[in-house]
Formats: sequence, structure tokens, C-alpha cells
Amino acid sequence: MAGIDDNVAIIGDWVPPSPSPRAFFSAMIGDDINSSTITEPHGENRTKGLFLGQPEQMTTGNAEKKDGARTSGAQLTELGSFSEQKSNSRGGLVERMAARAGFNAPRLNTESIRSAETSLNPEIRSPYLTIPPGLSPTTLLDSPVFLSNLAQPSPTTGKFSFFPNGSSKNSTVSSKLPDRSKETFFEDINSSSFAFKPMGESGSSFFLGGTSKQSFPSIDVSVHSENAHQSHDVAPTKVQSESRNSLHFPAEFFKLTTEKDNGGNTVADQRTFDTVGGNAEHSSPLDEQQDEEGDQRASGDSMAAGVTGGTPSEDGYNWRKYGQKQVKGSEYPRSYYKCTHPNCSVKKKVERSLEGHITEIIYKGTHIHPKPLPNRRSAVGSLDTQLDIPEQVGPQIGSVNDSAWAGTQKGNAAGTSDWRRDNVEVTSSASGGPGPEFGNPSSSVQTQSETPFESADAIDASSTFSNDEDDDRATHGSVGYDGEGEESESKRRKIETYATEMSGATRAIREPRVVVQTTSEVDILDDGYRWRKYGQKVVKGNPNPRSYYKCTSAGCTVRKHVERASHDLKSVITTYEGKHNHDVPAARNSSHVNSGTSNATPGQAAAAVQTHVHRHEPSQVHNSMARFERPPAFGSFSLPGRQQLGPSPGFSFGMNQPGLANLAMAGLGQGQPKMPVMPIHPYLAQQHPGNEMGFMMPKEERKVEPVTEPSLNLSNNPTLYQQIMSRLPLGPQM
DNA sequence: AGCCTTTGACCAGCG
DNA sequence: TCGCTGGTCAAAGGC
Repeated sequence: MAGIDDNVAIIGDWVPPSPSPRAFFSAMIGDDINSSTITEPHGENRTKGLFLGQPEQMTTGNAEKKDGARTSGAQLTELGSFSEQKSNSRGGLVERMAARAGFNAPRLNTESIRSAETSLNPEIRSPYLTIPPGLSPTTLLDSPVFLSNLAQPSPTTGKFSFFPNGSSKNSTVSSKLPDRSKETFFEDINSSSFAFKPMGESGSSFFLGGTSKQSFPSIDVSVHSENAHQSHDVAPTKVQSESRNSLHFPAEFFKLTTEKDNGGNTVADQRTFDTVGGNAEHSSPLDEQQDEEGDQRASGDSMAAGVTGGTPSEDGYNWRKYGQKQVKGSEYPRSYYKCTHPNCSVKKKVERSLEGHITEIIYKGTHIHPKPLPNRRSAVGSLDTQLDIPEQVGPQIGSVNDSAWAGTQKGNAAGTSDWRRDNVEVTSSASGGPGPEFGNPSSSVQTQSETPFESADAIDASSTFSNDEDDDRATHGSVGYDGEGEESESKRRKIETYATEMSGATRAIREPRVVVQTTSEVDILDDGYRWRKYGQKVVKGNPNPRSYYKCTSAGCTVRKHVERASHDLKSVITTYEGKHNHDVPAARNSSHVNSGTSNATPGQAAAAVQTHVHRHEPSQVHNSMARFERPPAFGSFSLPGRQQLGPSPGFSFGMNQPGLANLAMAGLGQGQPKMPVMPIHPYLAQQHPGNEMGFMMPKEERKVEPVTEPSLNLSNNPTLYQQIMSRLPLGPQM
């Protein structure tokens, strides 16, 4: 594959002029790394554990082998052979899939990691880099010092002070590392069986597998592709930086990559992995770790979540388990999770050993939101907890291809060949795709818009955050962290500031509640929309059970609960809550599961700019301050014959917040809904077009109970709710 | 009150 | 068409 070759070539070009990364690393942690070799017989588990994301490595290695003439640098060679060995060390499904697909999807094997970490053998320990609490391997990766192109000093620079062995100097050293060194640094790590020794069960292994390992290799691919196709417009250094969040990649880069992806799976795959892993990467490594540590303490599984999503909540995101199954060929039961964020369709499959250790995690999709703030009630899907910080909002890649785990993001863990293919598809679509996501390579790819650096710009615009990836993360992920831990003050402040701004918006986006009491036996359940019952409960005051429903339409956050009136069993009280962003599904008979295809697709929604309640309002579209709808130009991004990738067009991203709006405008061009835009309730948009203060409005619940207006055509259920909603007062919601 | 997990059943794709 | 399999649904109960 050209992509691979390119990679190799690039890699070769990047032969480090500076001290070997290994030497560097060695200096930090001693000779352990050097002493440790891939042949070190520490058991298979160890080997496996040490090399999460090996597929990527393998790819690189294979490529190298494939075109050894182009491969320069002992490191690469070593890496290649090493990868190969890894490959050998790991058998089973992944390999089979790899063989079948010609590609190895990264697979997170936290179990292995655990084994390694639990080892008491000093020798085993040696190759590990012990990271003190508060510092994650990804922190290193994220550190501005690795962003040579980012001259700005960052508070995060201090992260290295936490480097093991108390080598504060490490920080200095790292910062001085040539880009190439940086890159090779990790390669060496890989090749030398470097691993971050998990702190506790969860361990940092997660980072290694999910972030460090996967993101980097994949990055390499992207970079290489870029270089190969882009005349090296992007300095390796820069690329390296990008590896973490792709924020600074020129649009062309993504475009090229995408194109390449279309033609070559390898690149696409790699990139995809980035994307997948990207989710995790969005978050600040440091914060993430900190946050995760807590989680891990509880579950003991691993940080895997963060990037790889160990336990449902360990990765910082909120997940709802919707199924579990013993799949054939799998030793352990597989659990299925969905991100509880209203508009996020990310799913993951987690296999756990009997001990509860995660043995495999496969992500599908890309989070379109930052990690929810910890320490808040685990609001599943709650806007309060999961800020709809649009940050990445752009396109909901994951949702986009829900059709079959397409769009997938193998988070870190990775994937099967099928997922890989999906990724490719996604990527392709992304190439035309809309919105980029911060820190998400794939998203970046998607961005391929005309505005280069949109991501970066967006971030910058966002402000207060410096433009380095760390900041980026702060914007995307850190926001979701409480920052408990060693987080620097400055960073904390930034986060807080951002969070504060976001919170304002969050309050503003409180969705209205409309209570509708029907007097007929026609249950509003049959209101034309598709609902999924997710709970039932008997609430006091009413002996009749209340059923809870969520709109099954992708991207729709509308919920409702229905119960019979205690005083009149014929009366059905339905309480709607949420914004309502799509039209009534065309066909009631369409597959429920595949509602995504039957329900208004994002594109459709975009075109119509309709919501359950508010179908009108062209003004919404034109209200630049109120909604951030996908411009027509985005049409080019939509995938022919498939669900549109990005955020649902009907998905409204409010930008009422002056600051945010400005930022958005400053950093993003039209059609680049990737900036921090806040979802805003349609009411706000309607009622306060251009009202920049709209988002400051306190949450409010509108209640219309019971609905008694005879004018409401109850017989026409599909429009009942709309009628009701449309009749709501238009006054300010302040 | 709201959401989660559990778990058996259902559904669709595939050979 | 049938059986297998993976993925999802949804009732019930728990947190």
C-alpha cells in the first residue's frame, strides 16, 4: 500500500539527528529499557501487555519489512522486527482478522497489561516506566515539549516534573528533544518493550495501549501520508504534535489523507485508529489519568477506559450497558455499551475476564462531546453533566455510520477488520466530511475543509486555552475533569473558566418540559416518533407505573415519560422533555433498530431544520448566534447513500454565548462546526434570535399541564406534541 | 426520579 | 430455508 510505503519513506527521512530516543529514555529511567529487549522472556502476557495497539506497530513494521530499502534507522528496523514478534505473540481472532483484512486492528489487551503490572519480578519491572499518580504516559505525549511548533510555554510543561525517578531534568530534556527524537522516542519505547507501569490495576496501561501506542503509530501513518503527498509541508515536528490531536494539520493534509484512505486501507485504517483513539485523546492525559485513577480505584480495571475505555465509566465518558453476550470465539462475555450522551452514538464492546479485567475493548464511533464532568451525578445523558460542548461537535462520526459499527473508532482497543473497513468508510466520508473534532484525527480528516487549521483555530479561538494540544485537550476533555490531582493552577483555571462558560450555556440549554395529558385512550406513545422504553417505575402519587422513553432518532434527545392519570385511567399523561431536532419519522413501520435510516437523517434534518417542536424558524438557520447549522456547503460532506457523517444537521449547535460565538467565528469558517458551540434550545433560538445573552438564561421547565386546548388535534398524534410546543409562550426564558 | 444493569428474547446478516 | 452468530431490544429490578 502506498500509504505504508510512504510512511516508511517518511520515517526514514526522519532519522533523528539527535540523540537516540532510547538514549534519552535511558537517561531518564536507567538502562532498563535498553536492557530489556523484545526477546525478553517475561512471558507472553507481558509481551502482549506491553504492546497494546500492536497492530499499528505491526503495520509499520510490515511496511518496513515490505520496503526495507526505504527504511532507514535502526529504530525502525527494530520496531519492525519487534512488531513482527508481537504479532507472533498474539494469536487468535485478531490475527485472523488481520490476516483476512490485511490489517491488524489495534486491540487492547488490558488483561495482559495487568498481568505484567502485577508481576513482582524486578526484571519485568525494569522495562516499565513507573509513572507517579497524576502523571500519565499520555501526559508526556501531550506535553507541549513535544510540540515543537508550539513555542508557547504551557503550564503543562511542568508535567515532566513528575517524571519518574524524580528527574525533573527530564522535563528539560524532553523539551529539548528534537521532533524526530520525540517520535522515535516512543518508537523506542515500543521497541524496547517500554510500558508504563500501571498504577494500580487500572494502571496506565491504558494509556499505553490506547493512546501512546495507538495514536502514535497511526499518526505516523498519517504523517507519512501527508509528507508523501504534500511535499512535506508539515514538518515532522508539527506532525508529531498533531499526532496527539491533529489540531494543526493543514486541511490539505487531511484531505490527502482522506483521499488516500479511500484508495488505501492502510492509511485510512491508521488514521481511523487515531480517530478512534482520538476520543480518548481529546481529554487531557493528565486530567484523564487523574480522573481515571479514581475510577480505576473503584473498578480496578484500568485506565483503559480513557482512551480505551476500560470500564464503562473509566474512560471518562458515561456509558449505558445495553447488552451482554457470550460471543463465539471469545473466552469472556462481551458487554455492549452506548455512550449516554444524548447526541453521541459511540458504542463500545468490552470483554472482561472473570476477574473483571478487561480483555478487549472495541470502540465504535467518535464522541462528539467532551468527557462529562466528573463528580457530578452520573447523569446519563444529562445535559447537566455532559456538557454539550460542541467542541468537537462537528460531525458525529460515530453516529454517522452507525450502521455497522462503521464510523468506528476503535478506540484504542480495537478492532476487527470489519471495524477497520468501517473506519475507512468513515474516513472517506469524512474526507468530504464536515465537522472536525478536536483532537480527533479522524475528525480532523473530516475537516478537510477549506479552512486549514480550523481545529487549531477553533481551539485557539476558544481561547483561553493555549494552542497546544494540551490546551486542546483542555478544551475538549479537560473540561470534563474536575482537575483533581496535580493539575497546574493555570491549567486548572483555564479549565474552570471554560467550564464556567460552558455551564452557563448548559443552563441555558435546559430543555423545556411539556406535560401533555391526553384525555383519550390514544396514548401519546403513538405520537409518530419512535421511542425506546428505557425504564419503568411507579412514582408516588400515582399507582400507575410510569414508563420512560427516549426518542430513538439519532441525535434526538427528546425523552418522555408516560403514565396513566391516577384519577382517570383513560388519561395518559405524557411529559416530554428535550429538544426536539428532527421530523416525524416517515414510516412507522421501519425498523426500529435501524431508525437511523428511517428517521430524519442529519442531512434531512439540516435541510429542514426541524425539531419535534420547532419546524419553522428559518430564522434558526440564519440566526448565526443562535444556531450553528450545517451550511449547505456541507452537502458535499454527506456520504452518498449513507447516513451523513457529521452531527445531525438538525442537530443544533447553539452559539449564543458571545464568547464562544466569537471564537467560533474567528476560528472556523462556515461549515466547520467544530468549535465549541453550545447546543441551544430551539426556544432560545427562536425567541432570541441574535440574542447573545440567550444562553445565559437559567434553565427552565415549561409545563403545559394538562393540555386542554381543544384546538389541539389529539387525533393527530404525530403533530400533537408539535402543536403543543409550538404554542408555548415565546417570551424570554430568563 | 431518573437512569442503570441484568438477561432472555428478538432481529438481521451470513453461510 | 435454516441455523448460527452478533448486536440490540426491552421488561424488570436495583441503585
